[in-house]
Amino acid sequence: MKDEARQQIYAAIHSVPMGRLCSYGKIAELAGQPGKARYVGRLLSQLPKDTRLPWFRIVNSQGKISFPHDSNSYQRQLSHLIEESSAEESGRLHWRQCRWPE
DNA sequence: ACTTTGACTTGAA
DNA sequence: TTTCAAGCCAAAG
Repeated sequence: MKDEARQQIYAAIHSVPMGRLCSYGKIAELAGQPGKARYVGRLLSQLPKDTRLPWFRIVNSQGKISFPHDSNSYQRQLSHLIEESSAEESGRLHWRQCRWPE
């Protein structure tokens, strides 16, 4: 049961198109686990370094990266998004234009 | 076994 | 606009 929920979450993340963004809460919802945004975040924090999952397309409900601005993780995610044109050079995310679904 | 801690969200103040 | 409390719940201490 718990494994199934996890798989659903992974599937939901895989479904986020390149160049678009989605929130933790929305992923949880798409995975059939409404209200479990934190669970999504926990799973992402446990992903292996070589994962194929587009974890960098997941941001918080405010369209911001959920990492301290001074952390490596923040920079790592931002550069991934910039490569996909999901962000501006200023580091500001195009949440409105990239949010997904619609 | 109990408390704290998060890659979170939402609504009310 | 920012702040707060409550809901969430597995993992870490």
